[in-house]
Amino acid sequence: MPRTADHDERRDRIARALLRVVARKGLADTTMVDVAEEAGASVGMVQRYFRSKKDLLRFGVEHLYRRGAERLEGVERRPPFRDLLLRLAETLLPLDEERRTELTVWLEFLPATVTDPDLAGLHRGTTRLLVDGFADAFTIAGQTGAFPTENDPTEEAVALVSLVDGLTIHHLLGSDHFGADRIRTVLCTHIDRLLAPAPGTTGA
Amino acid sequence: MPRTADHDERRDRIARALLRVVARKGLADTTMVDVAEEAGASVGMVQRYFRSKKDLLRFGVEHLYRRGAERLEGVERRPPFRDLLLRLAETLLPLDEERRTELTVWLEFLPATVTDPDLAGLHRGTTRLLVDGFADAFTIAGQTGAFPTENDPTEEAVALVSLVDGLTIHHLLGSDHFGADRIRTVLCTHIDRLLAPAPGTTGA
DNA sequence: ATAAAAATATTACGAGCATATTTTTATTGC
DNA sequence: GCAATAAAAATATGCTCGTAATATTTTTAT
Repeated sequence: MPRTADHDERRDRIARALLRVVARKGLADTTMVDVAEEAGASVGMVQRYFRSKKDLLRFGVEHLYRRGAERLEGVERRPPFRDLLLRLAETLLPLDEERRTELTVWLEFLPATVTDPDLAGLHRGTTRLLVDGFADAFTIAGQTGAFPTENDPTEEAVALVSLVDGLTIHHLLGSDHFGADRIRTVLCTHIDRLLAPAPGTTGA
Repeated sequence: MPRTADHDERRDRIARALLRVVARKGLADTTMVDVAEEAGASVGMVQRYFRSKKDLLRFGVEHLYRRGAERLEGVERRPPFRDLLLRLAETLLPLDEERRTELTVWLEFLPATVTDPDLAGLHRGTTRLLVDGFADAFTIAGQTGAFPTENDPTEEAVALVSLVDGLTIHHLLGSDHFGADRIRTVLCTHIDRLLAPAPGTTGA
């Protein structure tokens, strides 16, 4: 009988190698040979696990989103709501080397997401989950008074996600004014403002 | 003397053709032949005006940022400040076909901006101008009471630009919850909130 | 021990592309 | 009208990369 290998482990190893190469060289300059070398494997082996380059890329993106979801799930669900919200949102920012790498790769894949229907679906699904997740959290927080009822949960979720992603992109591109401290402060201010009751409203 | 051609006009024609092709097929699938065909020219002619593909791409990006700047300059400078700010910010959103095309191309170029130093410089310079422009506007508005003095002008500018770009990207990627109406509303809410004095502050 | 089958490695091919080179065409001064 | 020369088009070249085809190694059941 034939020999056996841990397929899932191999696929993951290759996917992680892909992400490292893309983070280093950019998606446009990433070749199958690069990925194979980075994974310490041959091109043939990469081909064995991924029928085509497109397959490999799709799996890589899935891996990426999975990692993001894991990180979000790992956040402590401890009140007060304001701090919890801040922890969740900060999780999405490139504030350490690992997230920086992953989000750089995410940025590399964004344009492909416009063209490729599979990637588009993946992106939309993930974004939807994220926005709905925040919106649900806002709705629940509204019942305990931690979120002003005059605000629309979905709108606020859209705003928060957009702000975070905008900050992320500019930070990654190295724009002036978008240093790590600054983007944290901006996020903080935004959250405090959206949780504060509107001026003309009584706090009770 | 030999025959002569309007070089600037030609360069612009080619650049515009490039942007149309990139918007349609994506940067990764855009070839010199594509651009030449779109411009109604031969590859040789494109080569005459742009020594290499990289040159062409850089010029295209410059063209892009120039168009954005022109649009901003074309905005009516009429008070009240809140409406002016809204008009300026909306100018950056992909709310019609032309801006949609241009911003799609901008998105296509974002990853290249990470790698290519020239493009990075261009991006940083433009972003800096934009953020400083908004910050200056906030500072001036602060003197007339239209902008709460307890807010930091630069921070607010960073937040506004990030929010706009985040909304733009998600809208272009066709995410649910990021329709045209929604992103306008979200922008509106953000502006109203940042211009409103903080709860614990007297309006005077 | 060995045969069979699976996993992995190597090599080869061909498409597509940017760019260099050559050829043709058009225009202007004399 | 005829060189002279710039502009544009056509063609040629060489390289990179994805993929397919082939070869080699490794494992295990008999």
